Amino acid sequence: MPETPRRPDSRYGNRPTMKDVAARAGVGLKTVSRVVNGEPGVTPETERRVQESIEALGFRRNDSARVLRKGRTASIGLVLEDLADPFYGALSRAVEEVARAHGTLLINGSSAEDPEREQELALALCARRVDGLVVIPAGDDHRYLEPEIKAGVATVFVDRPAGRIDADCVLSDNYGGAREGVAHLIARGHRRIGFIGDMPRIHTAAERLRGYRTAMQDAGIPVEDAWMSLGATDPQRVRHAAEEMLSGPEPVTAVFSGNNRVTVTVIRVLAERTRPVALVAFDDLELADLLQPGVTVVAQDAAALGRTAAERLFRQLEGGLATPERIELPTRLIARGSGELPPAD
Amino acid sequence: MPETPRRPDSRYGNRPTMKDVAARAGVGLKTVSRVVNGEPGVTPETERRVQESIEALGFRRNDSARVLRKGRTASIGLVLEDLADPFYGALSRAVEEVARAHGTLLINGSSAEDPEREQELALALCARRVDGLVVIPAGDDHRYLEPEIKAGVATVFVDRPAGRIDADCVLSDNYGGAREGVAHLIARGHRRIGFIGDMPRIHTAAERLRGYRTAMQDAGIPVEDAWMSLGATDPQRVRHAAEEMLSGPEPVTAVFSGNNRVTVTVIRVLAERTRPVALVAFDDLELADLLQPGVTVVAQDAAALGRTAAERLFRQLEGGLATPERIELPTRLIARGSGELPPAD
DNA sequence: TAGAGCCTGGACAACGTTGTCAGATGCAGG
DNA sequence: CCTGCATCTGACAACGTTGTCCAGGCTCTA
Repeated sequence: MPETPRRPDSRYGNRPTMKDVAARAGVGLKTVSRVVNGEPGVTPETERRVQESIEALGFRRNDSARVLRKGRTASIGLVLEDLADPFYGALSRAVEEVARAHGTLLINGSSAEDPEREQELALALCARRVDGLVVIPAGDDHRYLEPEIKAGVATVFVDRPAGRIDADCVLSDNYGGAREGVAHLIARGHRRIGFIGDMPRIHTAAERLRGYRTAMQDAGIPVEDAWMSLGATDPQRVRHAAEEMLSGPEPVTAVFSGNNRVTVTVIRVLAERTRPVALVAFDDLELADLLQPGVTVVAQDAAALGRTAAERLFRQLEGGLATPERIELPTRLIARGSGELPPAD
Repeated sequence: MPETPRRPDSRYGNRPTMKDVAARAGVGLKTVSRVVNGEPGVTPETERRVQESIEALGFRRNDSARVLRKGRTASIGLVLEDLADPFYGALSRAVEEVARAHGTLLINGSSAEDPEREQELALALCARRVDGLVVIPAGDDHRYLEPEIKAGVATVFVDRPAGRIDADCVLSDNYGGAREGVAHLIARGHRRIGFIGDMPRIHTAAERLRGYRTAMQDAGIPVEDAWMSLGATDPQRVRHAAEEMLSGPEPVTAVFSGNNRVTVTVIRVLAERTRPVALVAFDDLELADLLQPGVTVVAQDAAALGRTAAERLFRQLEGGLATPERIELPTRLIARGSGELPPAD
């Protein structure tokens, strides 16, 4: 009994393969591969025929197969919190540029600040065999990445450190920046200074809070609980917190805002008040200099964070790195007016 | 003479494969595949053994091989201009959410407004066999995508239409929005109205300019060349253009700004002047309502653009679409003060 | 206890590419 | 004309996965 011919499985809308190109050009499969990859050892005449055949068929090399064979994908992954946030947008773009310079594609995904989604994304990227991974952690336990790292996936954490594993990370000096910003307010004579930040389980938020506390302590000012708000950064909660600490018999005369999302809400609340309240904000904002008064900020350099992390990643891939390191980038205080207002008791 | 054993080619840092997992669990290869993919037909006991083996070895399925076999990558590509621009960040995020709902990964790349780079990126994504492509065009000739589309890559253009090919596209009503914005100024009594926009080779810029011209014409106001600036959107050029049209014996009393990059510079220039000048800007800005005066804008909905495009893409993939369509989303005029200033001659 | 039918598990080919290696061809020198 | 060498070319296996198909063991019924 003759073999029944197998029906081919579904293919990518029936795209031509090297085999098809070879058949049309009347050459061997490997010769096409050589032409496509610019390898030497092909007569100009043969090459011409192959090129013509490629054009005619609209052939495009299937990188999945290539990857399978070669073991390198020439792609890296970036897990961040939310691409719609300009801070992460700038960071992502910086990583992309470094990747591009290394002939590498960047795949990024948003975790939406959800640890589970972070893990899901990171592992999906590993399953696609990205060569490396830049992670802006949402969760605080990254042991799930251990097998991947051991298997050779270069990994760098940015903005927040890795949890429970030893890995490269690139951070801003959150503690130092916040401390400097609060000290700036104290130097202008403020004593009752509010702090509105994100949930302290987030490393950056915790560090900034620590900077606030230290600055206050350095100045010998006991901090009252009513001055601090630590929680989600949705407008409603922030608004409520701000209004709370601005009212009562002993309201704060200045506010330190823990991140850009908090800041936009705080600015709105302050704009509704008549009594001037000083403000220093962590993270810079577009147009911050054009508000009345201009917003004094502790700026971090998102692009530098991304660039540094990506460069470190490629150094890992080139095999030139010994032990994980923690790199901290400085922040910069930019005085624009809001942070220089005197206390108005 | 005995066969010399082949040395294995380089592999991904020697990751375990299904074969390894099968060997350790004492089962067949296909059984592991079944467990990994949750296919039926495996005894609980066998499944347990396999799971244990997977854990122990730190196995992760190789999606490249899977893709090769299955023909679908469960990923789509997004070619945009610059992720660091909040407008595109929001758009990208919206596309990502739709993709995620379809179990699909999003790969995005920045063209930096360079047509060649756009093409390079789009084709690189096709080589990775993305199932679909969302493109925010930088160039104006997309015939290079024809073979891909014919081969089954679903394609949707956003923000700007495709050039020289027939394809789905999702746009904002740039013409109508600009026209409405300029008419808004005319209704407040302005006649000398400046327009500062991007290079007219960019579709959105051309359409907005057309809206400006139409609104002026509708009001019977002849437009003078000195009122229009069409070119790159770097701060220096924009600043120069703005200062130019604000000085001289017959300066403009209002400015229509063609996009968000232009707007930030125009605001700066206006803030330096004492004579109030009205402003309506295309694209919304964070904090635009907190400036003095608040900035009146013609807002487009980046998220809606992205969402609509992505949904259309998946409809294409499900095969439910007949002919390419051009979808236009409305813009929204938001009056905040700057656009309601009367002319100050 | 035999036969039918179901369930589980495994052997094998195929996806499209690249690395290896050996065969074919051409040319110069003896 | 043959040999040796360099240059081109193609056959073949392998990458890790999944689809197909069949074998073997089990239960159930007559």
